[in-house]
Amino acid sequence: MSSQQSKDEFYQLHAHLCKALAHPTRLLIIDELRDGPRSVSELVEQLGLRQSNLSQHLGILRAQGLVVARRDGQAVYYRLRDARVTQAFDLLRQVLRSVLKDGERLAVAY
Amino acid sequence: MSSQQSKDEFYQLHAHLCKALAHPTRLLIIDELRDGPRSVSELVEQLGLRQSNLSQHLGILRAQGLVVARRDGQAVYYRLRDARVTQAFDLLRQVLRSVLKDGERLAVAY
DNA sequence: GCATAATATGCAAATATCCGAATAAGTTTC
DNA sequence: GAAACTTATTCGGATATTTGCATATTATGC
Repeated sequence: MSSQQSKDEFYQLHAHLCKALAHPTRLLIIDELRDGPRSVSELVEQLGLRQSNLSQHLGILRAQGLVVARRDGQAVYYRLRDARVTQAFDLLRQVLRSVLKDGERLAVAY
Repeated sequence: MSSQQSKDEFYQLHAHLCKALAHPTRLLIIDELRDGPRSVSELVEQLGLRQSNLSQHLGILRAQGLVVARRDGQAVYYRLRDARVTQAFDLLRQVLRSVLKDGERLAVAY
């Protein structure tokens, strides 16, 4: 009974999680947060992004539970919520290197 | 010199890889292929999709090197290319369960 | 309270993605 | 080689994402 309905829903959520990872800027953010929490302004400086753009990307990561925000004074510090995210990140990076090595031409577009 | 240019490019490729995973149907396909290679028509039947739609999704997975196609007679069999993809898949699934358990309300939209 | 600093959000335009329908392309059988 | 079968591609419209700008929100210091 839990079957089709909630199964599809779970794939949907899983896809949303992947979607949150599917942007170069958000991958950069995650990579930056590996070394520890960062405030928004630190990230702005280190990544060289517009504040509003960064904030929107952080919002997406937050909405999917990938990062956690903690307010400290006027700064908001973000950290990774779950180490498994970076594990998955690294696995996919390995896959990517392997695919590139095999000389398969990846479509950069689409 | 290799630095910024190719570094950004790599994040771009990584994002493309994630994007290929960021759709419920494609996650379903990957999950189905865990149990071994499947022909397109088998997948059509098992997943209940339009043939053209499935073929498009398979094309995206193929373009990113996530699956490999092998022709056998008139059928084309697809298989997963790298076990690490399913490892990453499973890690993210664990993260998702953990996030859900923590009662954070995930935005289904966006 | 008011000015300042740090983050977040709303909006609109440009771009990308998704799907079904129609059609093309490759394989087998006769 | 024509018919049947399996898979891939093209096209157009609907939907979703990304971005910068302007503006709100929240916290601090005076």
